[in-house]
Amino acid sequence: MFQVPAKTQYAIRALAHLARSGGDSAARVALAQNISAKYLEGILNQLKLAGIVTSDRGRGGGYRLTRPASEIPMIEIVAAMEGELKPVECVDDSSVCSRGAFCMPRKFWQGLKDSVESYLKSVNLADLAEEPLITICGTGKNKNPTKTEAKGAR
Amino acid sequence: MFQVPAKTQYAIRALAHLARSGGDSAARVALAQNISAKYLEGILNQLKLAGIVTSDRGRGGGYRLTRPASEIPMIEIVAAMEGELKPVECVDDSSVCSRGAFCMPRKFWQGLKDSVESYLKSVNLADLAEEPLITICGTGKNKNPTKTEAKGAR
DNA sequence: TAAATTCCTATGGGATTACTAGGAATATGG
DNA sequence: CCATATTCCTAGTAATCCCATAGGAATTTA
Repeated sequence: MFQVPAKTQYAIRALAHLARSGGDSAARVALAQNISAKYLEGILNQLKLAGIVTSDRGRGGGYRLTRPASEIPMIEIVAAMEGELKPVECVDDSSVCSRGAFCMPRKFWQGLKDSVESYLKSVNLADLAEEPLITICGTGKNKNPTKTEAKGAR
Repeated sequence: MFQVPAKTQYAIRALAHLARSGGDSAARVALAQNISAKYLEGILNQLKLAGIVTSDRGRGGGYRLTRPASEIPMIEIVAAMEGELKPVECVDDSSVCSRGAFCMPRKFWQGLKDSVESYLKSVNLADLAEEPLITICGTGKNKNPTKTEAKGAR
């Protein structure tokens, strides 16, 4: 339960990799982190739209963080991939149903949300990307990712 | 993100209803809580297998809690519907990948799990079913549930 | 100018979700 | 004793989401 989508896990591993490498191409990140290269392209693009990474096109280009990793709270990453934190429809909006502010289930879910939110705000990308890691582990859904060759080095 | 399945929301509302009514048939719970009657049958059955409710078949039968609501932590209900709390595969099992105990992402997800778990253990069904509620609110996915007639009273 | 790269759109298979349908088994009240 | 209320069981299904894959256009540089 409360399974985190592979997409979000990939995003986090990719960003941790970028934090450590200082910037890299999608293909090389994918190779290093064992993620489908084409799929990762879309993820990085989404992270760019969210203002977490920036990119350079063309030969020698790639992605890099817009800020130091220590200034990127995990909640921002998760929100970029999955949108607002909302376990049930009526969280943060007591007008959804007639019980409104007095609804106990709503308070319960609100408490869950607050709990998760506070944790995700308390951790940042630098905490995750710190030594002595080289390869960032984690399992997604893909067992046999496309072996796109990542040629050349920067 | 972290959307809670309608099924789990239904289960909680149904149990809160049972806590307040002292026991009722699936059809009447469904009517009172605006949940599809047939769908709710399956949910209550699942809760029975988990030892949270018990049932009497036949005329005059229905479902009731096996224990006082105050002795049913919310985590037990959620676990009954969705299984173990496991945001990622490697949580609680560092042997899943080679990084094992030193994997930072794993520690991160472990922290998230602990945070959610601790909250769900801190709230029980009685907290949720308390006054002054009559109808328990909450929205699921069904907009037009089957209007199964719940005839008769106990 | 060829190669490396991001960027864009479309498609598809598999799994899950939220039911719906039908009826068998069982107990009770009248 | 039997009609009725109830749980219990199994199967199907439409819609949605997830995790990619595929192909190529646009862009930049060595």
